Amino acid sequence: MGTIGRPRSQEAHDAILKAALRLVTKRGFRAVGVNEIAAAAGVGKMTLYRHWPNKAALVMDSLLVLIGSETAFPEAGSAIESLRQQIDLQAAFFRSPRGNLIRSLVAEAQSDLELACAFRDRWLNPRREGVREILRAAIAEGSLRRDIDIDTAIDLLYGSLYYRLLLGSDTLDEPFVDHIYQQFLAGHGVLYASDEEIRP
Amino acid sequence: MGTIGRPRSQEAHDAILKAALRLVTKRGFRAVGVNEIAAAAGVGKMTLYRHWPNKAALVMDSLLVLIGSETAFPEAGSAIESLRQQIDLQAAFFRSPRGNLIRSLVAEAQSDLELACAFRDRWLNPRREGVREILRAAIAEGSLRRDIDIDTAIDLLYGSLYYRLLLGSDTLDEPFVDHIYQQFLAGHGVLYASDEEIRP
DNA sequence: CTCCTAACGATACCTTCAGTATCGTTTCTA
DNA sequence: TAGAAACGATACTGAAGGTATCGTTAGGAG
Repeated sequence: MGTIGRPRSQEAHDAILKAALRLVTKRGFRAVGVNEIAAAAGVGKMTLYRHWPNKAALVMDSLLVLIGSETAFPEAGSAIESLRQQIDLQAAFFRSPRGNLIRSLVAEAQSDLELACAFRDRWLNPRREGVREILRAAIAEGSLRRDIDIDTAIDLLYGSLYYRLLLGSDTLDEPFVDHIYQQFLAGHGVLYASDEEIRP
Repeated sequence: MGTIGRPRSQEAHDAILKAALRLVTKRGFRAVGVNEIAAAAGVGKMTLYRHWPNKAALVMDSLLVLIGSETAFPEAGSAIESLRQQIDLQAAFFRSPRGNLIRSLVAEAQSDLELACAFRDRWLNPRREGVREILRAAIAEGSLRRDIDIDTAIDLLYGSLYYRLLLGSDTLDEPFVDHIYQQFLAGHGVLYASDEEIRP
């Protein structure tokens, strides 16, 4: 007893995702209407709403499906070097047009609890978990102090990146990334900080 | 040659500001309608639009006029101690119901260029200027390195606070604030860091 | 091969909400 | 005291997210 009736069109599904990603990335979540997305995908509006419950879920999905792998974690000689490259990657990602998509979703999530949960569970936390592993490896290889609070450390690392993405007039350029990294090492690296006074 | 016609009602002006602040703080920018604000203020909707060009400008004004002074800079024995207290104050402000107002405005600013400029020019930058002065004083008193980039340092300090306000599942509690402060001192304080390697 | 069912595109519609237009009334100033 | 502008009230406009419904189409089950 398989499925009954006409199967859903994968072509329509993909076309909607691609149109949503392209339009929202270029012009922002609020500036793009669902009619426009459906039209750009060459699809009826009802088809869109058969595949996703609302606009926010669609755009969230377009982020995950189409560019979820763009922030893959680099392999480097050492864990601490992987961390450095990961920060660079994240900054480059925010500088790219994809940054507008993240800005849009974070903004929308402030008044959409469901989207907020989805963004945290499906985007933020998986990437934080990747960073956690890098940090654990960096601790294991002796590059970082053993007593750091990993989640708080991640907040420090990525907080300033998101701050500049959402509120900054300045750019997320290389000197800034370098400053973040050096500052992080100063506080958490074994070569820079003493073993007391960070966590009294 | 003074003004002609009936003067504007200061009572109406204040009542609208207070109603907007109260409602948006409690339920968020998007969840509160202009009609509701006007009704709560005991005022016609047109009066509201005679005093402000749009909803965003009104709410931005309510932030500045009614709670613009709540983040006043503390006086402490030393500049570095003032800095510490200022971070505490900012975190407490974000934890309070006022935090919802900031979240709403930052979110709305992502799709409203005019609001984004107003928020930067009238809220963010004045407060950053206050922090700049504290940092300069801390440098002068010998608590911080002389070669730090003050604006980048501010981004690091406040970035993680805004990150937890907008995206965090965790709270902006005292241990987190302490961590931020200690981490900042580790990177920028003269007692913690050596004089090279931060800015190669 | 044929039928049944659900998806399809199209389109009209509903609801909500920010912002506008208008009206008779009120309040201050010249 | 007369005029000009703000006032409260209310009807309206336009845009946008989401729904309802139409006839049509594709494909699996029998």
